[in-house]
Amino acid sequence: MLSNQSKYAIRAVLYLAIYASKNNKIGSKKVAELIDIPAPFLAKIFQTLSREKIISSTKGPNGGFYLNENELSKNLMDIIECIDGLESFKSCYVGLPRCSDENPCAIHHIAAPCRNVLIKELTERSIQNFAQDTKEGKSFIFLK
Amino acid sequence: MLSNQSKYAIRAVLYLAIYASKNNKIGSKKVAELIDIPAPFLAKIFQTLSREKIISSTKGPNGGFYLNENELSKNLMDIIECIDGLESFKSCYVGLPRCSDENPCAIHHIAAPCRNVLIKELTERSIQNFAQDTKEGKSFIFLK
DNA sequence: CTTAAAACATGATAAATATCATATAGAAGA
DNA sequence: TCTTCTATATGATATTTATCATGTTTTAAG
Repeated sequence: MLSNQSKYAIRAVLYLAIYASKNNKIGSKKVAELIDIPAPFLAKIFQTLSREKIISSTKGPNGGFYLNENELSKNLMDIIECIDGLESFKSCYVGLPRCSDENPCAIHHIAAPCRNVLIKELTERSIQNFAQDTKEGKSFIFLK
Repeated sequence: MLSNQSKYAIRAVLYLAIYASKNNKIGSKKVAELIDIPAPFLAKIFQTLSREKIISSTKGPNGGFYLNENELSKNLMDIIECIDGLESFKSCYVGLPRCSDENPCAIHHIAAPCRNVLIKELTERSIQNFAQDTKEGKSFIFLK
């Protein structure tokens, strides 16, 4: 459902949301190391997110990535949409083209409600909100 | 979450459950054509399922695939497990290794319940059960 | 017993995804 | 202004997944 890119993106952005700020920018290499994902891959992901204004960046010494107030108020679906697009997230579980409430696949009435809950939560809660949970130790974006 | 193989497998097996029987075996090419998926790919998938006794097969003239009584009583998770293995289905949504109730990723408490519902339904209801829905026009495994 | 129709097994190719490497551009500090 | 640091852009490689092709085996029918 989610590509590795999106998965990495979510964890990395949450990391920024927690630890980075305008006066404490963090480089992609450091984030990659800390959450244990391939560094050059994350660099590319950050570039995509930066282009779409999901995260902020500045070049040069003490440069790096962070989230401004506006970006902190965005949500995780924005990240997914930016990286994978919505289509892949919403596409049918068993690959039926044009699967919908009217033309449901065999597991549509089971899977669709699940996904709708997921989409709702990922859309309504802000990045900051998720980051807060992690800050409070309620969830993790890396282990150890 | 599900590979194309599993997606195709589910739809193809449901097709067999509905239209094939011991005295009306259907070849993989025909099934592939009818549900509109690549024929050689389905042939391989059927071989895997056959090896694991999820479906039955006989060679030779009038040979083909079908499901016996026992196989009809299996469930869709058996198919997924046979093709993808359970791991990929149960693995963390954001790629956190060893994500669990104790070490939850940032969206674990949202995603896990959804997935559990899905697993429950896919495990408790039989293939025959799902096939019945399709037979009654409540769901589809191919369009038009 | 022969033939043909299918599954079965194996491996080759292609496409998509993930990963890595290099060169360029821009910003901050000396 | 110059140097250095870090993002940016682009392209190359590798890995995985999906797709295709070939030959072999089994079974039923004639």
